Amino acid sequence: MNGSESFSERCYVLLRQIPEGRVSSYREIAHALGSRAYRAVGNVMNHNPYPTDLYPCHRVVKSDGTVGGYAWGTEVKTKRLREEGLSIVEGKVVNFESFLMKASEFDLSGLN
DNA sequence: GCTTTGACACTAA
DNA sequence: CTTAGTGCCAAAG
Repeated sequence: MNGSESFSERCYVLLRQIPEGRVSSYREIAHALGSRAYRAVGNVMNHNPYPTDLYPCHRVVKSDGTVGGYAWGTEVKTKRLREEGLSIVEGKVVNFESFLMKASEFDLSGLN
């Protein structure tokens, strides 16, 4: 059945597509799903039951490039992003726009 | 099925 | 720059 996945399942499909060293935002993910449920995306990330290596919720930041929240603390999120090569100054991703994975870049075919 | 809860977004001041 | 207010919507209770 097409489009039968829950909103959260769709989020996870897109989440997996964010490559190491890049980020996306709650806004872009919601937009890719044709929704304005930015906050709901955050809720999904917060309850993410999967390993962070397979479902890298630390790569999802706010639409203005600031790091945003994280279930294990903002510092941990910042640290992990730095380990992937990103620069973060004053809680904000440096050169954010060039690393941002936009809504149009996601592959929706996996949703079926 | 209504109410509350957010790891958010946007605008105005 | 910061704060306050409004809007947003899926999930859980």
